[in-house]
Amino acid sequence: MRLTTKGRYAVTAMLDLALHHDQGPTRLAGISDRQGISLSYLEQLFAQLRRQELVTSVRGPGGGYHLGRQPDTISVAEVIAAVNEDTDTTRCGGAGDCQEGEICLTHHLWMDLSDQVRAFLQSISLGDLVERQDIRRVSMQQAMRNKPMETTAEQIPASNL
Amino acid sequence: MRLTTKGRYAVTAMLDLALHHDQGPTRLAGISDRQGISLSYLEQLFAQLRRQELVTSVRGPGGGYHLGRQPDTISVAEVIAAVNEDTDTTRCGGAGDCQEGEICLTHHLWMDLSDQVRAFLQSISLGDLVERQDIRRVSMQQAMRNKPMETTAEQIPASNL
DNA sequence: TTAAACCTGAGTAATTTACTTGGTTATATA
DNA sequence: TATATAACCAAGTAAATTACTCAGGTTTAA
Repeated sequence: MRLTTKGRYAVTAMLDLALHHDQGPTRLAGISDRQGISLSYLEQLFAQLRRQELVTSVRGPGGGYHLGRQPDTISVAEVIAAVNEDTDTTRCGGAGDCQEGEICLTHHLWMDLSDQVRAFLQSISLGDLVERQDIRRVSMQQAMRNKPMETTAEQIPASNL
Repeated sequence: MRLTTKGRYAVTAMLDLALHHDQGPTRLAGISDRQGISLSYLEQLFAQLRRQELVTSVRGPGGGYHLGRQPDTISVAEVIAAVNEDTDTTRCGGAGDCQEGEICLTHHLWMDLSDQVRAFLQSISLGDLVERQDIRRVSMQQAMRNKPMETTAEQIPASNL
């Protein structure tokens, strides 16, 4: 479990999706505007998220992304794992550097520590984050910054955003 | 709180130090041999650890490094923080990208999450790790791999574990 | 006095991150 | 059917980070 800004980008984007979960598909362009992440970078991240079935996509006009499951069943750990794809920088990936029977202080210790961090992050869902007051407040301010009126996918088409 | 292999190197090295805590100063060359980390890289890591007073050094022949404090008062979080030196890759370090009053969903969320991870890692000390059976066993095997006889600074030389 | 250790700084290859450019494919609406 | 819109895809790239190497120091104890 690596914790870097890449994972933060993914969690932020997924949180944006969760905040608009009851509305229609969410466009990457919208996430890009609201969260300040480049569109093409988002596309790359969402390719990975889609592979892990954390999101589903709708192509064409009015399309975008949906969460693959309910917000409270998607953990922060899953999202981070989806984009980090464990490059396993251990120097003993099974039977590497260490002599004799795969002995390696480093490996076991770190796997164990990061497993515990993972367990912790697994206990936090996107649903939990959406409930938080501070996040709701920031999300509302973000909505204000754009056009005061928002549109959904179903019936209102005149989206001149 | 970033979790990468760099931090793992630092924790591993500090753990090696903790395992030899009752013996004399521990040489970096010894850590390099046992843990498979390049000597010069260790020197760089230890320069940072020393700056944070997590270790003290003894120069000259027979010299090496000591833990700066007792093993059970040094947390894993401290060690990682010492070498990662928070490069703050946030795009709104105070009042950056976000419009109006420093609003930023990303920043607050991530700081909060990583604070909780930090709190978790802060609850684990080097002393805790040293107590673990699996780590003691690996450490003993590492000692076997080198010369069967080790020497310490003070008096007890014949500790072939 | 000399060797063992720490210390410093510069350089560097490999990797990752964060992004750009330039497309294609699918689909809703006019 | 044309067109706009959005997801999808691939390749390249600049900047940063990681994990080193190298080449010299300085300090201190045997």
